[in-house]
Amino acid sequence: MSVKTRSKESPEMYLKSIYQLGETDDLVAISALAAHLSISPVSATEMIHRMVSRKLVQHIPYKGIRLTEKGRKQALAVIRRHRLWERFLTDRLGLPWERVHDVACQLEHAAGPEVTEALAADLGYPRKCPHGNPIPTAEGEMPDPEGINLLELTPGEMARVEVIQPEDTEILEHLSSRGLALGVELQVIEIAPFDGPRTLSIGDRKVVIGKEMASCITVQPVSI
Amino acid sequence: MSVKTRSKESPEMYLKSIYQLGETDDLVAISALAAHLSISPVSATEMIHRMVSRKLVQHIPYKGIRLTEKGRKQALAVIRRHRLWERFLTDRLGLPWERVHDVACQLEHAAGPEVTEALAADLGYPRKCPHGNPIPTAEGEMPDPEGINLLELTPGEMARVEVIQPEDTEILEHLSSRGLALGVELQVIEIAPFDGPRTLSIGDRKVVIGKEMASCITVQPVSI
DNA sequence: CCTTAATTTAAGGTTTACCTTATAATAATC
DNA sequence: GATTATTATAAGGTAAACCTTAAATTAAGG
Ligand SMILES: [Mn+2]
Ligand SMILES: [Mn+2]
Ligand SMILES: [Mn+2]
Ligand SMILES: [Mn+2]
Repeated sequence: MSVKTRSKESPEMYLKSIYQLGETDDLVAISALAAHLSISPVSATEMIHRMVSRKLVQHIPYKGIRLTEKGRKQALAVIRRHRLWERFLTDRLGLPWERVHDVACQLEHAAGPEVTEALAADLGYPRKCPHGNPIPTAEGEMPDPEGINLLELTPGEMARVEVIQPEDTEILEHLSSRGLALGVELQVIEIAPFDGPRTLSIGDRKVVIGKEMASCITVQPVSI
Repeated sequence: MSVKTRSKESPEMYLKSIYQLGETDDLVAISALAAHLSISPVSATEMIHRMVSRKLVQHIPYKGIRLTEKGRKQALAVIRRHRLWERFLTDRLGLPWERVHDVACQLEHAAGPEVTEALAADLGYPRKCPHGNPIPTAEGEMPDPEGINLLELTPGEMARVEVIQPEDTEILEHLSSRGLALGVELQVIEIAPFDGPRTLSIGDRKVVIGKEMASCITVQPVSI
């Protein structure tokens, strides 16, 4: 048998976080990483040292960290597994898209390339996760995301929902309960003064969502 | 996010081992458990203490251990998940039955009841794993295994393969390469003197397998 | 009943991944 | 250039799972 549990889970979660934070800024502050992972900066620094010695990240003291090519490849592999499992959970098992993230966050650490690619094949090589995020290719390429933030729309404009971002069950269920989901077409009816809550028209329904919630949604404008 | 990795993996592997060893003997010796898990008896004892405090096992010093009702339920849940994931890997992803065990041994620790039951439903509530072992029910019942060991057959008898037991890739690939698989019909042609190797007829092929390998196979006799 | 073998406990170690509370070093700003 | 805020390191701790070696305890057989 053999138990010998030295789980790859934590380092893989660090890789994912660093990748995601690195999409906006080239160098990621360890404090930002620590906040993102809800751990203390000291603990994060400790782990970064371990990951530096494994050549997964590069650390420029007082500046920040950045994934090495090896780290980037591994991060993308984890993200690929995560999003493929999400698709599996929604497409094959019929679980709600608002709730698959946490399970996928466990499964993503459990299977190697053989299983991952068999899964991808079975799912028909999907290109996006159930929240609209692109699935990295087996070769380690991350497709460019498309669309603009809902906040950028002006009253009267119509758009289709492309991505619903922070994959937090609470937020997703809130949005889902208001009729927001991938592919839904909406129109901005009104923006309250001082960049306030948006009133949207979805189907025959009018919903009001705050600025915070609106910023979670990426859309593709459509002509009227 | 939150990493906070306190994986349930090790305790769950202990539960599975204790359950399996407990099928033959009521009380399981910690030394037997340690050997089964390839860990030292001292480490096993330590873990048993933790599991006793969690009311998963009962320990009768110098006699052995036994699962509590709570422990038995959890063990069966893990075994159910394991065997369902095995079915998924073979039936849905087309992976060879000789090689799905190790992956399932990772996946079994990753998903809760919601996913497990959705998976069971998707697979059509299978009753056996790809190696012929019964899948415990969601209610925590273990179906009785059927069949007799291949060693008990006498020359001339015909039988159908029902279970192939120690789920070790090496062994399974060895047997598979010799044409042995679930559902295969065979006839015992000859047993070498002193309870030696068996010569079997499988289809139009004659194969010789040692006593050790033969003992891995459970069969259902069929009339000629 | 006594010796032997199995079992348990004690003691001390390791690694990973977390924690807190300092203190030191550097970067950025006034 | 001195002050302030951020970042890093040092020091000491915890908990889970593993390890080894050695001593104590108990069960079982002769
Ligand atoms: Mn994860
Ligand atoms: Mn997603
Ligand atoms: Mn396992
Ligand atoms: Mn099996």
